[in-house]
Amino acid sequence: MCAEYATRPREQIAQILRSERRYLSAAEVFRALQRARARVSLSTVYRTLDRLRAKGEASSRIDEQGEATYVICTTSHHHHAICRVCGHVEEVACDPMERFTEALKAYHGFELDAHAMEFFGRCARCR
Amino acid sequence: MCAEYATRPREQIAQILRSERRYLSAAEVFRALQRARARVSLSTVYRTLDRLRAKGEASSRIDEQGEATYVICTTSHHHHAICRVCGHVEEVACDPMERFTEALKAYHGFELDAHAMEFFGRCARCR
DNA sequence: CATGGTTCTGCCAATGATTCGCAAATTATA
DNA sequence: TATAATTTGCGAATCATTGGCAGAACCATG
Repeated sequence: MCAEYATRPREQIAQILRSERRYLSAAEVFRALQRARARVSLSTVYRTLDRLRAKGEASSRIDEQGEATYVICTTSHHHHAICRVCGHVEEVACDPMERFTEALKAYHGFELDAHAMEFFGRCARCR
Repeated sequence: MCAEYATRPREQIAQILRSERRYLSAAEVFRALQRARARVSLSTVYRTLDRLRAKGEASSRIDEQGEATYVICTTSHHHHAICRVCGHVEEVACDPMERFTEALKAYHGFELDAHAMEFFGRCARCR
């Protein structure tokens, strides 16, 4: 029991996420599937996205409107810089943040949990 | 037209927010009102919280479950460091972030919009 | 302190994203 | 192909949030 089946819907959903390198909501993935003539139910989209996150293959965030969005990530230890213009997700290594982490601790006695941060701005292309 | 009435419900809601220095959802504010024997409807809580945000007297964020939460802020130009343990909100001035902003631009060509960041960790008291 | 126009509130129905239950379909394996 | 486990699709249920609207509260004025 508890095996793992490779199914067509799952592969189609992963495909969509891999091709778009930005945070997508379940509804957006669902629409993309329809455009691609893939018959997958919205329920399956929700379940599959959540499953990808649980396995660590995707990371999720709640956007400004409170909707859950997902993106496939490639490296393991990093944070996301999200472009406000195109939605592009830049994976930021932990290293360049250490200076800031130290400053925050010195100024405020605040110890940063470096695993839950995201940054917004404009990426190199959109500037 | 477009005047502004000082009402009991509004004052009671602001009172709650001022006494708790952490992000509260509409439902939490509503429960706090009930504990204080204040008869205010949930609709009014939603409207008032949104109104405070629009006036810049409170700032809001969407939590991990997608619920909108609100906190009163005192200074104008800052970001929030949120304690994972007690929920305490530390207001972080922009200054200590400039180093980090520069590094992000140098490494990734990413220009940070310094007005939409939040940091999580453990505050001085909870460490 | 009564009046009247404006602004707020409470109630309740509507919305929209997400989850749940369950029967039918799909997958892996023999 | 037969079987058992897993996954899917459908529709109903849930839950935070919003909208409409009639009545209540507010406050400047007479």
